[in-house]
Amino acid sequence: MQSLVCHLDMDAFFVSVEELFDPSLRGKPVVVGGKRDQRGVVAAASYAARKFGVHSAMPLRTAALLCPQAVFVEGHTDRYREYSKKVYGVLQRFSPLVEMASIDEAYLDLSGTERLFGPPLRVAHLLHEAVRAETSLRCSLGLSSSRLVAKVSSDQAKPNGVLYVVPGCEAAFLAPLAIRKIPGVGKKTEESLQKIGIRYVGDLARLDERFLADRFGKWGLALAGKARGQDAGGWFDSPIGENDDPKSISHENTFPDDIADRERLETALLRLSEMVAKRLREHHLYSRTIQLKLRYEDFSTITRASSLDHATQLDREIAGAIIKLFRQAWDGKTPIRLLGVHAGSLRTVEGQMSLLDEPQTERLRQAFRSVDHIRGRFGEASISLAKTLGSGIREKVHENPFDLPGESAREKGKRSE
DNA sequence: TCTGGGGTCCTAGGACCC
DNA sequence: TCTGGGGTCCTAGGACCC
Repeated sequence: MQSLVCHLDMDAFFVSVEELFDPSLRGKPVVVGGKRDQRGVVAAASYAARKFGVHSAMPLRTAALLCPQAVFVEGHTDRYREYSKKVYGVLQRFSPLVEMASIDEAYLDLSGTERLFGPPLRVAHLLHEAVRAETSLRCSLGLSSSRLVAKVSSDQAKPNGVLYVVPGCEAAFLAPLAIRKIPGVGKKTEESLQKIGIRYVGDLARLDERFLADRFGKWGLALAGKARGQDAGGWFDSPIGENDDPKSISHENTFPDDIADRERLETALLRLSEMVAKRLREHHLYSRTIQLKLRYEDFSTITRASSLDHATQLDREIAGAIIKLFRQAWDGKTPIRLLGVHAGSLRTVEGQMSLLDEPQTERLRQAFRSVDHIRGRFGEASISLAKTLGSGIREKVHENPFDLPGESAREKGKRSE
């Protein structure tokens, strides 16, 4: 069956939601992200503001210089989340395989829905209309055989458009586009590609794969696939609709002014630790690696991590690790611009073994790997050798417990055979 | 122009283990 | 019997996305 992927991207999402709540903003240059003289960047700009050169990720103060008449709003994250959920609700009626890739974009697997909704362009228009009717918001849709091409085509369809790239035409569709249009190609990759004369996706597609692999490693190989419209490697390769748990949870804060006061800094770290712990508990997750982030007045940034002997979701333990890292990392003088607390190596309540077992599970795995290794080297005739080693492992169970809790003696015996 | 906050994935070296 | 090669974890940093 021909696969059909749809990528939906809301048009000027934050700005459009703001306009729903305050219609007087319509048509005006609007900047969402903060006050005009604040430290911070533009989260979203209305089309009227974009005409002045304002775009997202631009410092707010720059935006204010380019477009002094713009209305600056701080934004309402709760409202954006609410509307994001509404959109998700609409999409679920079109396919069970929906994945929100961020607050304002989603992927749908529409493969095999033709009998239900008709040909690709018809589904797309039904979807587009349903989103508009139920949220009063506009979006753009891209459809294609791969996630990558669907995403690029929704971008080409903006604003308020629909674009279907017919199977077989993926590479031809991408060829005339600037390499920067490929998701994952940012400033740095663009620069290094331009150095070797690559400007358009077509240039990239013509290059030899081995050349790209040599020059850019694993990323180069993925790049070669992308240039041809394939979901080659990395995130794009995973199936749509696998709603997995977050891999990390973090909070950070840039101060209005740089701070060199230890007490104020440590208070801020305690607050951030509490926020992280709260979110861990909400997700029923435990973290084993706690990371501190420091950004100095000159914008240079360091991170310092520490792995605990067990996973936690407690404020006290996270804060303890963070304060320790902070006291080791900070000289007590250099003013600090930003502090961050990051929790990684997450695991679920259910998946978590009792605290002390995890590393030993890994050791057990290693022990059996080495048995397999010896077998591989000396052949199955070495079974007696393996047996000797196996009993050795069982002996070690007592001094340096290799065994798993709750594992029956029978299973243990079976494992060491 | 003076650079947010929340994420993901990748790389690379050293430690450790078998 | 000796030696080595390889896997995984940890940490730090960086590119990228919205």
